[in-house]
Amino acid sequence: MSTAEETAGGETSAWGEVTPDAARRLLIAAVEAFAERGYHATTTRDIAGRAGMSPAALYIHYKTKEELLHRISRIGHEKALEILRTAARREGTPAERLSDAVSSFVRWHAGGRTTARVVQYELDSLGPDARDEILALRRQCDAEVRAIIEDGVAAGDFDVLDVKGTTLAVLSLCIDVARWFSVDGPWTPDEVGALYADLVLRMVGAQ
Amino acid sequence: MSTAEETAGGETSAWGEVTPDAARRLLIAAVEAFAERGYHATTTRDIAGRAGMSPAALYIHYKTKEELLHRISRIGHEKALEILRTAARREGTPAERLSDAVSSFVRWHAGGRTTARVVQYELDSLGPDARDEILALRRQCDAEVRAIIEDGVAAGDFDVLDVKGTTLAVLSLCIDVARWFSVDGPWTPDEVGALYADLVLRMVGAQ
DNA sequence: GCCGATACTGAGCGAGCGCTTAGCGAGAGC
DNA sequence: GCTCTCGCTAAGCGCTCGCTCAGTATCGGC
Repeated sequence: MSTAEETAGGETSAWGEVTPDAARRLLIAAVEAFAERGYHATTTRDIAGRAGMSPAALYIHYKTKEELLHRISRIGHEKALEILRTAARREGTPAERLSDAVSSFVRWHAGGRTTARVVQYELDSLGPDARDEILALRRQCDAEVRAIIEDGVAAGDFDVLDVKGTTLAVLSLCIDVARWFSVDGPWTPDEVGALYADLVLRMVGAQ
Repeated sequence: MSTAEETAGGETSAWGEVTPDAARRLLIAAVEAFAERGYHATTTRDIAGRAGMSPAALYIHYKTKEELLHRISRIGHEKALEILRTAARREGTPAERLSDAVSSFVRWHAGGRTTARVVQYELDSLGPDARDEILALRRQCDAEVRAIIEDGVAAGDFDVLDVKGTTLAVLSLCIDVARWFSVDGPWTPDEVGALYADLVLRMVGAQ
């Protein structure tokens, strides 16, 4: 893990698409602050302070505090969708693809817990338009997982009573990792990913 | 469902232990507001307004806004623990007891989603002392579920790789229901409870 | 060496926050 | 019928919030 990629949470997240440098530092500071205290309990003074700048500097790069959350949410959801899409569309049996999807999705939520917490739990703090945009990305995440499960059922590999409900439960299980995972806990992100992949294969009756 | 037990969320929760009547009305108003907007985004004026009182009335019955959250959290966690304890200590096979625990715990999170959201997601807004008290109740919830799973493993009914991790995953799955469940969605709390009980029995290898 | 553009700071505005206080009105006790 | 108690309100205090704006340091172009 390179120093440039580390945040205070100790996680890898390049945020390479955010430029210039000052805008990226502010965004990373916002992710950390939102994850620790929540959007509404975080002040713009705190964000600017963490980035080593004055409160007014924030408004050079972002129109409002909400724009910061919106940018974080969109980039985070796009990354989450990319992870699921990559696993869903690779070669392999439905069980292999589902296992891959769950373990990599869980690794992202555990390893990038700071970002994931903001992405998954601060959605309600966005205004209606930004919220709708993010919800569309969520539906795409759901569709990717459901497609794998439907493939497994069609192939006779999975035994599922309720495809829609099981899809939701699988995603729900993965997402909640961001709530409870701690680097001080007994597991590494890889270990949780492997455990959860096993549990999910059991849930769909693949074992 | 009696009118007296309904909140704006349409859920049953008596809050009968909270007296006098004005204190209970304020507490129910706070639950609704915290669930909708989060603790930090909720104002004391909003809580008092929902209860049909002036802002100052809140301070007759509660010392601070945080005391309201603390009371809600403690009562909610005690109720959650009672549900798990009842299921864990009834007669029956480990599979029956686990199924009972999950379905009733999930029904509580779905049906009482307004309360459950506050109880499960606003913990970080409490001060250190109140937080520690609530965390102790959470560990008791974890212990009840782990005991059932350990019983099942000892009896040879369950096939579990990691008891601690599986316990966490089961609770995590149930708790996240409070995040996504909506009364406008396609399922009733009973249906989600039944689906989740089935999924959890698969997770522990009981089917 | 001067100019304009750019990135930033110091100071502070209006608003809304959690919470306090003085006082009001209704009912119980006698 | 007077008084005391108690639940509540109207008004507002001190503070911090998101955000603004005039001014400054720095740097490339010429």
